Amino acid sequence: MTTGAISGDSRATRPHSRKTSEAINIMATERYNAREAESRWQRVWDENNVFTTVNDDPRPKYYVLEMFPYPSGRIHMGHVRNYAMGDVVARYKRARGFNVLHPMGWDAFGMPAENAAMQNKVHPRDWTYENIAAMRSQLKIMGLSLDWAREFATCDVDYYAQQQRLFLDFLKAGLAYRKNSKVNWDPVDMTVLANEQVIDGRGWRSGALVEQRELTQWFFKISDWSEELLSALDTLDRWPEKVRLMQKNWIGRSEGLRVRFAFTTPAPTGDTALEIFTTRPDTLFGASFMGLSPDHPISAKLAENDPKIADFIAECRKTGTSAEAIETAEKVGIDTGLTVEHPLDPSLTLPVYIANFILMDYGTGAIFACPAHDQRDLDFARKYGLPVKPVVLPEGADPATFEIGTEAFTDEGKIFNSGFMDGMTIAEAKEAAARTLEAREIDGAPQGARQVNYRLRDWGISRQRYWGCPIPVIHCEACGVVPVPVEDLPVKLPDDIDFDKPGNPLDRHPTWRNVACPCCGKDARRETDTMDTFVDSSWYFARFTDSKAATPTDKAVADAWLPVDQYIGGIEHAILHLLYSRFFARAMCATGHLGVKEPFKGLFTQGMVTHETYRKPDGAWASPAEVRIDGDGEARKAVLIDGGADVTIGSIEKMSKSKKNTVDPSDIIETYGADTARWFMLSDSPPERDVQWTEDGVQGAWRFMQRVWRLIGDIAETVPAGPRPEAFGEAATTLRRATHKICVAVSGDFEGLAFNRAVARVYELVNTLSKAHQGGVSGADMAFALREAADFLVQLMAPMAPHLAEECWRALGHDGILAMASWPEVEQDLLVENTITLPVQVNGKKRADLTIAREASKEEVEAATLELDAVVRALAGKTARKIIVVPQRIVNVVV
RNA sequence: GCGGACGUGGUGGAACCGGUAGACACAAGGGACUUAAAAUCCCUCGGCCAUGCGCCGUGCGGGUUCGAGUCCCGCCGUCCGCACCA
Repeated sequence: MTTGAISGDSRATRPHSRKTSEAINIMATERYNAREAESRWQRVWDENNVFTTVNDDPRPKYYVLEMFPYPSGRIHMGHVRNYAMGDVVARYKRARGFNVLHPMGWDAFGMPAENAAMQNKVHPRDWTYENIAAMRSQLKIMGLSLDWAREFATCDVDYYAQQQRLFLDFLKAGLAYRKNSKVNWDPVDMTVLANEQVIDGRGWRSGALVEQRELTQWFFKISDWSEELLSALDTLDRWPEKVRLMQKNWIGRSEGLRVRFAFTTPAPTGDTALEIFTTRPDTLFGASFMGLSPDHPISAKLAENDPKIADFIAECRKTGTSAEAIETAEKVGIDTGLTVEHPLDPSLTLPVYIANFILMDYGTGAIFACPAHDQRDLDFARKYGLPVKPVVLPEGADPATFEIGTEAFTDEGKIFNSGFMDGMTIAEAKEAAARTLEAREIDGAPQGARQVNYRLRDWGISRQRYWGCPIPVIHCEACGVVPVPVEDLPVKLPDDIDFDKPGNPLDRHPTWRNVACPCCGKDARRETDTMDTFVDSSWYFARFTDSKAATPTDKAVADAWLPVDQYIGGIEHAILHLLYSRFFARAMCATGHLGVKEPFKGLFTQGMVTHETYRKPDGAWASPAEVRIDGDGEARKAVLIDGGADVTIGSIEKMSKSKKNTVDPSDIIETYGADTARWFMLSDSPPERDVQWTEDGVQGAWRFMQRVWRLIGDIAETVPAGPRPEAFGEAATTLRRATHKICVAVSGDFEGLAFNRAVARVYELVNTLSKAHQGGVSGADMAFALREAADFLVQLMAPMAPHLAEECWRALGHDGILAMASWPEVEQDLLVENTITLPVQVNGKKRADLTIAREASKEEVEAATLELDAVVRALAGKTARKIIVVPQRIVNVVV
């Protein structure tokens, strides 16, 4: 889950604006000292083990998890936002009586550690654990309600040892296997590159031309669950529709037909028929030629004796794999001289081409081409002068004159020019073609067979790198691939490695790879590939349920906790991480480690944190910490604090190191406190959308913290605490109604993760409460109502601003720890009022308000409506044609 | 190219099932307090006509409905995902 690693390097440069430094001065003289209070409460929580979760607690469970971070060394604002959200859920659910599991760990394997090793001569392990220590302390000052006792890093031997066990079980179950696969190979760094590390055909680091190489690699058989992973998406109703759709497209199910075309010339491989896959058997009569992938076995065989074909195939391999290259690549091919017979019209013979646009790893690597109804085939046919015969007629077109120009016709229509299928719809023709070909045989096998194809391919997990989980197998010349016996686990990474030379340090280690074969005892060698880091993050959520278990999971414990009730993280993991985790849960079920197939019941993807960008006169990026903003509106401009040079204010972008538009959470927390940072990250913007970090916004949040502190202090001082009075006057009841209603609203907002709305409701409560308090305390009933509102306010804020809330809770005279208190109880009676105010419309335009008894009948409402001055005026003597009364909502008078 | 989401004041955004558009906040303007500034408190804040019983207004154009930001059709724009998947 290694993305967005931003390690702010502006630690020492403060303050970030003039306004901020003034704020510090004020804070020192005001009463609420966030820094002091926050560390004090964090200590109290710690000493009382408030957030330590016990597995056999009898209360109902709630598992809330945020995607664990890559230990880049510094937390960034994205983390603050992500973890603030998760913490609200955790604290809210805890108050609601759940046994909450809220753990944290580290996605600690991966390339940056190796890069650091190469650049700075530090050991990847030391670099990683130092980063973890730094980030842990940063997270701790955020005051997150985490159970740190369950913490682990994926690079802990204890964790990856269990992962190796899982691998061995997968291997035994046939879920892990080896096959040849093409990789992007960087010949200078001697390493395999991911697609996104190949830029314009060159390695991102070395700049060397990337080669396609065939390597034997390890795969997980995710394709076993293609259908299951697809259909189970329907059960994930607490996932964003968008993510489900992205996964659906990624799995890419398509229904079609395998059809065998008999060769009329001898094939070099000895095959009697060419097998293709098609989703459009209805267009078979429009077939014009056959296409083979350059990687098709027949292509390869032909190339052995035909240099032209060999050249063509080599040329195809050179074209890049980037999206750009594919889009602009022209469709080219070469005639093989082979021909096949049309399966439905024996009089027709079709030429076989090798074409650059046909993929070997989809379907059979061969197609029949119907240029009239497929754009790619049409482009190819026009280039090579091949026939274009339309067989689907658009509605209303004349079969005699209908022709295809430069655009293939791919919409609905009626089949024609197609013998027995003429007049059918596309669906009918597909069915007819399938039936006919299923019934025919070539060489004792059916000529056609229905088949479901998936785009999803098996998951290649081999990485030729050091800093990852070693794949626990041994290669023996006599015995082949031998799994490491479980009792020999873990296969530990060697510590004595060097990064002076390119390539995988494991591969050139003098002794590590030498081992005796567990079967025959002869000299053998270890597998030197390590696992993709996505493997590490595919089951960490299960490990958290018992992070010390001697097996990958304690199945009973894992089954009791899983699925994760609420998972929160970035949309960038919508496909791979989440799909791999879903696969892993199923694979772990199949191997007896788990009984829960879907790991994440609720998923929430939060938006990014953005910031303005700044450019210095020389075009270089400037960080917010280096810039001072002067003026407002049109006159708003930025200058460099150091030297006063003008700075260009640029667009608002995702915070990133490269554009230097980052704000370091530690700086913010040091200046304003964790509560302010958390509060700001939760307010205003809906959590799924991007939020813009602004100085004004933080200061608004900070002022609000102060305002609450003052208000609570005033109330604690001036409003006497007392027992609940027998009766409440009107003013007290009004305040209480508002208080309890807001409590209901905020609870609902938390349930729906609508933190921005919860914040707005809290503002409302503060406004209401301070107005009521300014009105003076007129009696015991009002005193009670004010105290009650103050208590509610503090409790409603607590999940978002927990330290301030504890401090206020104490100020209000409560002894216990608020983080352990239960959620305020709503009095249902206060939620319903005796009179309601209905908006009154005349012809759909609002003209008046009608205040009337809640139980008033439709007739009473109608009568009262017609008596309203505004309605009488609007009617101007006419009679109402119709009165629509929507109970409890609105009245509309139609004239 | 295919698929999807979104479009509301100066700004971030509210508006639950079709029922008072602009909650709440930020920015701005005015006032109080102050020697002064900051902080704090109060007021104004979609547009227009000018003072009311007003008109217009949720990207644009149509439609359904007593009633549309919300539903339907067609455009325009922005963002995201996939991308030669036969």
